Amino acid sequence: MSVTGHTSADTPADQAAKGGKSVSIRDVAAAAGVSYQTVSRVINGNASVKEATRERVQEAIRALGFRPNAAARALANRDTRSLTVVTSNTTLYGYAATLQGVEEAARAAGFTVGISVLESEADEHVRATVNRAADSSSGLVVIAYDSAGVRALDCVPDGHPVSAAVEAPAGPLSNSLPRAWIDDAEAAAEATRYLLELGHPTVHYVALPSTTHASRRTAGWRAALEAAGAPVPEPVGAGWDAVAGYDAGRRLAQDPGVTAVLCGNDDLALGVLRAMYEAGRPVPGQVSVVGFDNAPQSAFYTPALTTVEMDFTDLGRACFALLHDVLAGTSTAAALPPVPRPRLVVRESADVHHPAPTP
Amino acid sequence: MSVTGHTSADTPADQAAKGGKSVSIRDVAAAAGVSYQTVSRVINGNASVKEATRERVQEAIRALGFRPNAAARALANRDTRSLTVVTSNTTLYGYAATLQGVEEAARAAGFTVGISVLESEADEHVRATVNRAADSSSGLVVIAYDSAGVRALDCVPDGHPVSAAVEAPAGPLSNSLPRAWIDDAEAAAEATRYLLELGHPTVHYVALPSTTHASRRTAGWRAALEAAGAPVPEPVGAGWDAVAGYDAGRRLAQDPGVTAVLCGNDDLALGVLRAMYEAGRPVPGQVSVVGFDNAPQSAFYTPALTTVEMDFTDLGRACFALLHDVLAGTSTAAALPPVPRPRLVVRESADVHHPAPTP
DNA sequence: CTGAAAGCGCTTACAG
DNA sequence: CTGAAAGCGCTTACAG
Repeated sequence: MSVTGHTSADTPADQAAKGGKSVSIRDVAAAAGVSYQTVSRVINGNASVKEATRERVQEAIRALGFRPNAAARALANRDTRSLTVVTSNTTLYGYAATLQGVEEAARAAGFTVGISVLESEADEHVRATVNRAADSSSGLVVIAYDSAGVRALDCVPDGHPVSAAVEAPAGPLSNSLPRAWIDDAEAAAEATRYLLELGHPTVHYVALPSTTHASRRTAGWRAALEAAGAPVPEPVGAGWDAVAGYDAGRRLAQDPGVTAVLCGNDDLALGVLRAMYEAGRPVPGQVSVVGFDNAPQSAFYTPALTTVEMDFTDLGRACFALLHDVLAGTSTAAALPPVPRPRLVVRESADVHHPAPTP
Repeated sequence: MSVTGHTSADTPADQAAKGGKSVSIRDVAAAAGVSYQTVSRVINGNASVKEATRERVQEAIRALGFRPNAAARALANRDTRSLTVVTSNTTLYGYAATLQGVEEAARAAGFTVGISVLESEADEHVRATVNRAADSSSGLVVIAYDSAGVRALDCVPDGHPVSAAVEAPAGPLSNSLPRAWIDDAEAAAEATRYLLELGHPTVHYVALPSTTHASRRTAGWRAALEAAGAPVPEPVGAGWDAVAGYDAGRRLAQDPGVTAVLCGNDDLALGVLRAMYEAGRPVPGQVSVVGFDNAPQSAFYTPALTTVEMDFTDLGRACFALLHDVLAGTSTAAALPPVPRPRLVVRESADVHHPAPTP
């Protein structure tokens, strides 16, 4: 990695010298021969300004390179039209995609978006982070897929505008803030049934750390198993990434009874795929694996991953919509965008069960 | 996906009623029996405040739940201690990791970080996006790995504090803004030599879209080939993701002469892996593949990907340091953090060349 | 259609 | 160690 300084022609000193106190509304007014209030009007697209003077002002703005000061504006308006998303991760697919959805919707609505990451779930850290985030923007969107996020939600100053992306609607959320989630219980059940119909005696489950004691996804998996009269193995708890999936996969690989495994996300599934490969248990020949999320890489794994597609980007957009409503005071849960159901994407990693696996 | 509104107890109306005009410095002053200037002093940790009154004020702050108004502060201070990173993507590994590095360093320094994504490289859109970003924070960090980013860099208002993460130091950047990059020329050469030493007659190259006519990475690859007297095939231009790698891989798979391919990033390599698999050209049996980046999943692919590790997070940190320097007026390119060189991580996807491939 | 006033919530010198 | 003044750059009523 290499680095380069900037040329001496651009030092802050020069900058200060160049712009002086930087051009303000009054400078523009002077240049255009009007009062500064009029300048404010044209900036804000106020209708009642004569066309001729509007043009003169606009010309002065261009000539002087005037740019409105956001802080002053925010102060006078009592509003910054900004939000910050609080999240414990920006790198995992589900988080990144949610963030992207929030950003996209926010930008479209003229909102500025900040990001504030939770580095640990230590109470003090979470509280400080949330407070700083709350202070620097008009609203918060917290991604509460994990316990740091859930804790952040609990720290939001009372009455501060906020919405959240959560794992499931129920659970330890003491208050009922506006929140959105993907209803994945049915999808988990569908994936489980799919595996069962392939002839597998049961389906093992590699779980994401859950923020609730009863994740809907886990519930869907369990329900499908019970409905089919299949045994319900203990879910194996894992983390979020391929390393965690790999560890879980190694344990599972030792049990000849596991022939089908459903994973909490695609990274976990990738780790399981690798562990099975190393253990000499070919997928899908001997064991079937199904993921969750449908991350962009999943289609290119070998075997290509059968997985449940989750539209996190849309979830992010919904979170923005929710926040926007509370900001506007029009919090109508009724008038919300359609809710895309997750769907099973069948590829190569799951196949019919062979009762007597070829050695 | 499901959504829920907030309880009626939390409407903005209630909020307004509750806080009134929200508690200000004057309310605290009144409660503590001091002037509001004194409150300002304790907020800012000004030393010259008697311990007793400091405590009284702090108590009042706590009791009233006072939170300083960031906009007012920014206005009075002429500084927001904030930055926004301008990027065309938050989802690709290199971008996400860079963003993470910027965020981490910024947060540690008490900066607020915004994010502003470039949705297209259309001039007008880029300019508007950059302007809004510039207006809403005291500095910009632009991730200029692609042409949208490079264009954004060109749009930064003259004299506005900015730093950039770039592909390579030279190129179409007309001005010389502070920027950081990963010096990958030598790493590309090393990876190429590695493949050559494995006995491959030459190394094909699946390139990222480059922002410069002479990417350092491409140059390193070419130099290694030339130094070894190996033929230099035309690089195959691709995009950024696995889909693009897959397309490139399909083309390459048809040419029996390609036995080794170096890819611009790991997603590209994944696509190539898949294309080779589908074409019946086993990796690394018949063709060797090496990636770039060392994304967290690479170690779990089958075959595990041999790749060049790039520390984007550190790059992001360096970008923040650079911006911080220009903001502070102490732009000393000399006093910069150590520059971690990328290194080759050998795994399974590259192996010795078998002159007569087993059918 | 356009000015003059007051104020958004804070900070920075300046007195005392 | 602590007040009183002035001002940061804008917007919002209020006159005219």
